[in-house]
Amino acid sequence: MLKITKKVEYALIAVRHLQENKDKLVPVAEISSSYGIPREVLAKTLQKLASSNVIKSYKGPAGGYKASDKIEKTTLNDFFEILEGPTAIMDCYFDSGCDHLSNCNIRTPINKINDSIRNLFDNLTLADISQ
Amino acid sequence: MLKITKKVEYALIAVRHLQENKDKLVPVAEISSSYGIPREVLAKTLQKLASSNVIKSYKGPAGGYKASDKIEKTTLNDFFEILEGPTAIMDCYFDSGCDHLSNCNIRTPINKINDSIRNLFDNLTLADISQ
DNA sequence: CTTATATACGACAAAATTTATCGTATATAA
DNA sequence: TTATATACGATAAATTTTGTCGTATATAAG
Repeated sequence: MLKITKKVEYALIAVRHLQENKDKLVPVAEISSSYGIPREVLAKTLQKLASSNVIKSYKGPAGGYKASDKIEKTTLNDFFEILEGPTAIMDCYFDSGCDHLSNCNIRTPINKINDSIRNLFDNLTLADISQ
Repeated sequence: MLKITKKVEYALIAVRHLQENKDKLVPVAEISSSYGIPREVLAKTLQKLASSNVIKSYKGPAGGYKASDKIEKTTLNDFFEILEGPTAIMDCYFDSGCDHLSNCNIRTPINKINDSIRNLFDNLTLADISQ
């Protein structure tokens, strides 16, 4: 439990690789082959980061991705939510429906834990964790 | 991602129920029927908590579980690890093996994120999240 | 000393989620 | 016009989580 997904792992790898290669456009194939990541999975992951402007994409021959200016200031919360949707230790934190109907005795604990984690991730940027 | 498991959810429910019923021994069946939790799943979960002395068990007719003195001071980290093993956003944080062989560029980020989460959970007790 | 009730625990099955693959479309530099 | 790169939806494979089943052990009560 509380594991990050491969998608997030791959995204972190890609982000670091782009940060280390700011001088050029990096195609997906370069990253996927360098780190042994399935090409299509990585491609979709980078597409999400691109549509959120964490990275920038360029099509065509000699195209690829590069880090955007925004990347350093992106919080872990934003990063995770771009890739995976809302960060919540249980679905009921966001979804309206509660599985336990009227008999839920853990609303307070769940909210406390979740708020703590969100607070943590709101105050950590991609730059913070790279140093 | 970063979801807690049903096991942990059920354990939180059970702990709260035991805390609200400190005057008696509570059998698994009472909790499983009250909250609609599969009996066997809950039973195994409570067995783990009992063998770690977070709760106490009593066999036989009129037996059941009750909260131990230890319960209030138990940290979320301990609680989660009793139920799920080491808290780590990636297996490589604890396991020796790294999937990326020599080509891992996210060791620092992974460790930073993991340390932050562990620090958070080491400083939150079951009592803290109940209020 | 027998019976009913409760925890203890391992093996396995079902369900859900995550991960990977495949096919097709679109953009663009050469 | 062609080769190379991103964009994106559908579906299959793999893994993990969740739930079930069977059996053993302890013990209070009659």
